[in-house]
Amino acid sequence: MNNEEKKHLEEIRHSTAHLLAAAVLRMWPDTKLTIGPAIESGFYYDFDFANPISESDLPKIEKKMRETLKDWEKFSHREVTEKEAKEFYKNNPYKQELIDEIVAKGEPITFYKSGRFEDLCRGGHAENPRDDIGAFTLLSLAGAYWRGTEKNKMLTRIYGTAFATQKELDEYLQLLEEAKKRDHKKLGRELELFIFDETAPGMAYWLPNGLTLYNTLYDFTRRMYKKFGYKEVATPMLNKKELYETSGHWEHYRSDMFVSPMSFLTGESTEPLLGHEVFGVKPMNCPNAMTLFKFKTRSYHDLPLRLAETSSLHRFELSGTLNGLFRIRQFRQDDAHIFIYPELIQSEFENLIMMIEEMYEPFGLTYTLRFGTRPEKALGEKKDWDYAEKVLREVLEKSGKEFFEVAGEGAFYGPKVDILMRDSLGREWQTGTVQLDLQQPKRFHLAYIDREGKEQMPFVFHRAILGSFERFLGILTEHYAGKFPVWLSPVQVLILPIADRHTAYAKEVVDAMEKAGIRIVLDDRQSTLQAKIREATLQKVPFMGIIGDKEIADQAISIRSRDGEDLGSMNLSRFIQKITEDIDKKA
RNA sequence: GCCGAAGUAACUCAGUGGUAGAGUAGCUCUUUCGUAAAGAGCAAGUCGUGGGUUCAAGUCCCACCUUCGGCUCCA
Repeated sequence: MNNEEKKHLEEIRHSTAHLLAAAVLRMWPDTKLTIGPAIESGFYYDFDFANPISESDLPKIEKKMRETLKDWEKFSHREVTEKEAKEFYKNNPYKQELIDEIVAKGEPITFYKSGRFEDLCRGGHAENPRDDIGAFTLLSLAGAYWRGTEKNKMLTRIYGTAFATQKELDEYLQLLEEAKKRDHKKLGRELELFIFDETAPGMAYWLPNGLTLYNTLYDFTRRMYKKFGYKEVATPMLNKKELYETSGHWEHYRSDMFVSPMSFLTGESTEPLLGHEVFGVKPMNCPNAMTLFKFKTRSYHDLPLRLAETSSLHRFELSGTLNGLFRIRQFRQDDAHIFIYPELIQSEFENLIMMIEEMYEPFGLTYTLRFGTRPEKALGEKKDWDYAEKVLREVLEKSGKEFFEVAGEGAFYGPKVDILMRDSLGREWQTGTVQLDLQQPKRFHLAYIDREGKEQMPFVFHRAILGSFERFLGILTEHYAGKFPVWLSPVQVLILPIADRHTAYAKEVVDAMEKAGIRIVLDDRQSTLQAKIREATLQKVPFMGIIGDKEIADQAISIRSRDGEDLGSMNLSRFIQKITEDIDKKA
């Protein structure tokens, strides 16, 4: 789609949002209108309804929209004064607020009208809505805070989408259906990777297949640790609150933590009791990493010191934000802390960019980098920030990687670079992150001895490349639609003997392949070959090895892929060689 | 947390006030089979939990739990 078409589509959608508002107003005249923009996949409009509506009202609204559209030949607009505008919206505090903002910015106030419906608007509509809006539909109902702030009133948001033609709309809806089939929560159950249960909201139970995936990914990161000079450590999960007071988490992050006074045992109170120790389950590894750094006197010879840690972390995420493996309360990260002196920022960050490249390459995933700089509430000296930001920006630019900079989106302790990825529905999730911390070392009084024998404070890179294994596996599951490449597949080969007399040889094959380190399973249940093939295909096992009279006579196996491809008869050692090569090159 | 939707057998779902159902999976038996579903039978549910209304509740009402879609792409 070129820019011209993109603009036209946006105009169609923006116009349809107006149409939605017009229909709603005709059905419920005392509804207060707020805003209704075009968005990437359609449009929405936020309303303050006098009486709540429900999803079952959407078809009725849609019908009213179609009726209304008949009178919408074109859009006209006029500029009005602040007074006129405020008079027009005299009972609508939301529009009043918007008008105030427009006035404050010194921009003209414009009203756009089509049919009998007029709305405060900046413009950008289809010229002939009746003809241009080819096809539209309402999709869902949701709550949304006015201006996205929890303290404000919750409005009712109606989502919809529109296209120039019915065909495009149908295609889009088809795409949504397809995306649902890739949903990692659905595949997670079907492929027996993981489940969720009421006993532990927001925490996954990993099943054998899923844990195999998890551990395979972990093994992969461990090989990378080795290659890039990391040492792996493990630190306590439950720490006294004093640790978090030092790190600042007790003040800034406590509401996101699982905290346990002794009432952990009695269940009597969630407030700390006098005379009892108070503990918090760690939401991140940093405070423990800082503690670990201090266990002995460090020299500049020790830096960069790269300590990796994969312990379980717990964060008390708001219940409404939980989402399968994407937002979860218990997870592990390929986390590490790298202790450096300032001169090492550049080389270490270059190192990290290389590591990101190397770790994402095998998956063929596309990601974007977001560079967040000094936020308003930042701790520390501006000159340290400026220096750190400059070095990071230069490395990013030199790397040739695409990135976008968001001013003020850094962590409060330092600038950061996040890796963003999309799920099958196009929603964006952060996976990896690299954060340069200029503050924690200070809070923990970290020091190393420099060349002159003087104590100096180190800087720290906090970083996770894949991010949480949970979220990354969710992304991978949707990316591959469950058809994991051989090296990741929980079961790489399924051996299918045709009749009972073939199982003895089948077992020999399984033994030999197991010795070669291949994840292989024998399906010797009493069932037809067709049924076994069907099941293995649905389980998305990469290779099926069929064994019957012919194979025994030839001392071979017949290989069929999960895509139904017949790879012919192969002798055992050749097949082992082929699959080992696949695994090695991460196919 | 807030708004909306959903929760019925292990899974996917039907069931709008009057005896809890289907398909798949499971178990038993029969079948020993050549590239996406062999056949028969059996078993399986405090209808998310707790209250309430009613002669009678999966179904109506209230509270809670869990899950899903949303909660600044900004006139």
